[in-house]
Parts: sequence; C-alpha cells; structure tokens
Amino acid sequence: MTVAEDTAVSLAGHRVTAARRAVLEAMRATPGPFTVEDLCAALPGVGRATVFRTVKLLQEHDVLCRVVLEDGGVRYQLSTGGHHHHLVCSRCGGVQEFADPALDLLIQQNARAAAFALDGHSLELYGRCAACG
Amino acid sequence: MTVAEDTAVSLAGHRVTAARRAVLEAMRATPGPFTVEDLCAALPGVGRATVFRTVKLLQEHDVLCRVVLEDGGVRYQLSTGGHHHHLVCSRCGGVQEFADPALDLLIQQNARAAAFALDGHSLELYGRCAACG
DNA sequence: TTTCCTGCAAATGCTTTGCACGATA
DNA sequence: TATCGTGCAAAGCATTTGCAGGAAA
Repeated sequence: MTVAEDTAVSLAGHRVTAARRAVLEAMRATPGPFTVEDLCAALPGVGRATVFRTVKLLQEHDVLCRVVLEDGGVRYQLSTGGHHHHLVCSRCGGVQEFADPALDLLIQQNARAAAFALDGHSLELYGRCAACG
Repeated sequence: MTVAEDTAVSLAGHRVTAARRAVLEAMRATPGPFTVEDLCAALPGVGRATVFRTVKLLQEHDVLCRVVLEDGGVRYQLSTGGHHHHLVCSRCGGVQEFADPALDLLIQQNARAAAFALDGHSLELYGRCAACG
C-alpha cells in the first residue's frame, strides 16, 4: 500500500495534499516517538501551523497516538492500530506498545465498582526498556 | 493537625512562609481538582510565579498530584496519599481516586513480559461519575 | 468553480526566569 | 546574619488563529 493510498483511507473526507503526504512520510521516517518540533525540522517546506493541524487531524482519526511522558511532555507516534498502552523508556525515550485484555477487564471492573460510566482510559508505564536495562 | 504543622512535615527542609501556607489553604478550600489559574484567582495577594513554584514543590514532595485530562489539559489535586489512579468525569470535571493491587500486579506482569524495568505508571480513566450518569 | 488547505505572521496562553527586596531560620 | 523565598515584570515556548492566495475535487 502506498502512502497516497492509505492516506486516502485514513483521511476519507479530507483532501490528500502534498503537505499532508509529506507530514505522514516524515512520521514514517522517524523511528521512535516524535515531537511537532521534530516534524517541522524534517519538513522545512511545510508550515508549522500545518504540521500542528495535520497532527490534530491524524489524532482525531486514530492514525496517530499521543504519548504523555512522565514529566508531562508530549510525543506522538503512528498507531499500530487498535487499543493499546505504552511502555515509555526514560533513558532512550523509546515507546513500546502493548495490550492486555485482562488488564482492560480489570479496569472496567474498577470503574463499575465506583459506579463510573467508562468511556476510555490511558495507561502509560515508565521505566527502562530491555535495551537500556 | 494544623496547616502549619503538616506543611512543615511535607516541606521538611523548606521554609514555611505565608505564601506557601496560603497556597496550601486555597488548595484545601477547593473541592475538586484545580488549575494554577484557580489558585491565582483565589490568592490575589500571591504572585503567579510563586503559585507555580509552590505547585512544583508540592508535586516533588508528593503532596500534590497531577491529573491529565483526556484533552491533555492539566489539573492538580491534593494527594490522599499513597499510590492510586484517577477516575476523571468528563461532565463535571470531578476526579475520584482508586487503587487496586490486582491491577498494579497485572501492570507489573506486563512490564516484565516486555523485559521492561518498571519505575512507575500513570492510569487515568475517563467517563461519567455516578452523579453525572 | 467551489470549497478546502496552506504558509505566513501575529496573537494567545501558560509557564519559567531574572532580579532586587524582604522574610525565615 | 546568611540564605531562601517573593512579587513583579519580562522572557520563553508551544500552540492557535486570521487571512489572502493556491490547490484539490
């Protein structure tokens, strides 16, 4: 699948423009999680505002997921799809995704116990990845 | 326990000043989670910078916990102590705390399965509280 | 051809910093 | 008295918005 093709899929109803394709390619070219600043630096021809607007658009379409660091900093990462959580390495800054139905179930049970109507949740684990030990 | 007393306890090694006492009292007087803006509005005699500095100080001493909203907004809340998670109501903005050892255990198991050395984690549940149904 | 998107620049809003004065231990 | 903390104002950043020109459908 080409970039143009899945961009069209992800952004159905929105125009496929050069700027959007460029932003998406820059995201793909970045190994780990990135900041808006990273994207801007890699895309000298694309305006800062456009990068922000594209990031917001992709988030709304679940193409991009927001990763909140321990210190409150924000990073983004192309979503591998579906519901998942993050393992954020405090040394190399890398982010792994993981999913665990049992965990989600337990979260739902806690919400129910508190008479809370759950819409969604966010779980971030902080520590050192295998490589950083 | 008076404000002065537990301020002294929480901030051991730091001076107990009128501004810090005032900030802490304003926090106690606020029912739900608050923003720095809320505190400043309630404390016309205390400088904005001091409120920010005090909030940071209290966070470092685990007196105050940061609550990240679904849209990325930040609120603060006096910690009831110990490890816990948050139930954030998207209607009234209220935040309940809860803790579940089984959940923490499952989180640790997931980290171990990913060969990840866990330092800490953050879990926020979003939805409607019992009152907002 | 109509509507949507873009770059630029200015505006915002939140948070931090520099500094001289005042308070605390 | 020696530090540490404070208020004020200015600086810093990250993000958003207004707008006129240009591109996509």
